Amino acid sequence: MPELPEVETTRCGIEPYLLNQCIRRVAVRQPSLRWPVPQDLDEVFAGEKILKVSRRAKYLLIEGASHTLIIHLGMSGSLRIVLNDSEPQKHDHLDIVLSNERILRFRDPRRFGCVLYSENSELSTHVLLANLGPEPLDDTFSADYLFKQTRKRNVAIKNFIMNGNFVVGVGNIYASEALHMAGIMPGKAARRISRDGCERLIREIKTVLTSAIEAGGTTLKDFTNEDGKPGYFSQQLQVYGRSGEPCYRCGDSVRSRVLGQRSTFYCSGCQT
DNA sequence: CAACCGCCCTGGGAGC
DNA sequence: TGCTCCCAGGGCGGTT
Repeated sequence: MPELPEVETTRCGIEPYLLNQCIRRVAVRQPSLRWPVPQDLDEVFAGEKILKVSRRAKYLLIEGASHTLIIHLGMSGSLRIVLNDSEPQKHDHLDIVLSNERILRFRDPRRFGCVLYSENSELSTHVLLANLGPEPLDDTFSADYLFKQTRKRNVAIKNFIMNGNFVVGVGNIYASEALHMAGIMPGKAARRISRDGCERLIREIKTVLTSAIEAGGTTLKDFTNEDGKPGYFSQQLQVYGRSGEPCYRCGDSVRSRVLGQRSTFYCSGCQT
């Protein structure tokens, strides 16, 4: 499932094929995604030149002169660059046909993703983007910020760091991983995290995301593979999905519980 | 306002 | 082997 590192890696992978290309047309085969694909997508984007490929949270932003495409990969989405005569497969829902004989192809079996757009002038106030918290790798996402924001919050710290209003891009996998590395129990009330705990958690969130992005840069380099899987890199996961197996650090059995309707993994030997 | 829960969807693994 | 069942996930929107 694409988390922030995969989205960032995707952005880097597709950017060279998109920049300064014109969009010839947009072909929608399956408009029923997380939200309906706008019917006028082709009308709006045909002829638009791509000036920038950026990311905000887990949204990919493909920016033209007047409009910006907003793409979210959901949990099973992927983007790849294919030659313009390649046949779409079952879950290839949308094509952005480029002027360089290539297609940016959106695939998403579970259709939790979305493809929307905004006028450039309204992008920052778009309903999906307006209320997002800081990027996790920004300096504004600091121990100071986390400490202040959590003081009156009774919610479990894991749920807190997964709440996009406070910080974006920390998904279920990396939330468990970062909390394990920081030695903090996922169910601990956010307000109970010490100043020192905030320091550690901030550091580990940044570390786990950064190293995953770096890993993605080396293992997820082929975005022009037509039939292969998107090839999301396998993580060196410490606790996620390892229920019952020994903790690499202390040897205790990794445990799991449901928190905020999400499976959560932790080690009670090294997390308090 | 904070917290919580339902919902959208389908591939794939588990269980029978 | 083949069927059915149920889980996984992000994030919005409604309810408590």
